[in-house]
Amino acid sequence: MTATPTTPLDALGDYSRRRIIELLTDGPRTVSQLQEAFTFSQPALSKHLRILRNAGLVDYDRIGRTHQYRLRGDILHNAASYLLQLHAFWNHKLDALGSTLDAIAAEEGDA
Amino acid sequence: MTATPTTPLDALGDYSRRRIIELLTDGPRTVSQLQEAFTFSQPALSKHLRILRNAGLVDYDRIGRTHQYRLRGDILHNAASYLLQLHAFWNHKLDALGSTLDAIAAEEGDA
DNA sequence: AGGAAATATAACTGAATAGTTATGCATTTG
DNA sequence: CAAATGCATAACTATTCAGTTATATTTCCT
Repeated sequence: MTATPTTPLDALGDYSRRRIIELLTDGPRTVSQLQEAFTFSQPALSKHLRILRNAGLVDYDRIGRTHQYRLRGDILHNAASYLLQLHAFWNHKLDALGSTLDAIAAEEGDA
Repeated sequence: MTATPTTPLDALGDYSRRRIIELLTDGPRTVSQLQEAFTFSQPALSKHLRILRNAGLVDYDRIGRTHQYRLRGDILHNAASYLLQLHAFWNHKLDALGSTLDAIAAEEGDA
């Protein structure tokens, strides 16, 4: 229980899965269509797709006997936003550091 | 050999390493300081730091006998940008799809 | 100089995981 | 309806990897 769920960034920590996501940015694709881009087996692809599904990054529509996968843009955006926030926060602290150093320099100039 | 090098997103695919990055957004920290936030051993932390270094996400300055780690904001930003680009590209294709559907609807309206 | 502190590396272990082949299950088609 | 197609799951294997303990290295302190 409470096994930490697969997060988008966990899922994106694999090159093959990032490639799948890249392919899906070009629009929905069936499993067979995705398969053409890879050398590994179809079950291997299905496993990657399941992981991406569990992370919320993709979803699919059944169309006849095919499964057409599509990107969940909101979830991808969330992952990007998380990293951007980290960067922004870091940047902000850098600014603060700069101000502090400036203040120190000013004080030293005073003295 | 050409063993695929560790990319930032590979390195970020681990919760503990994301936590390390989060801590470093607050400013540089020595290994001992980082250690306080974790329950695992010091060598485990050193291994995570090495992976983050190999990915280019962090670097450190030797200060006496301590190593003060700091975030490499540009690399973190690169990772974020990659995901943002994926999202943007997907979004663009969605727009195109929307236009196509609009065009089809317009044609059907004509007929 | 000798001991303690801070960190890295080495060697090992267990668990997670990416791959495999075999099989099951719908759905379409002849 | 029988065969074939598209995909998922099961069961297994090999490798990766995150953790461990033990040790080495450098620097600081007395």
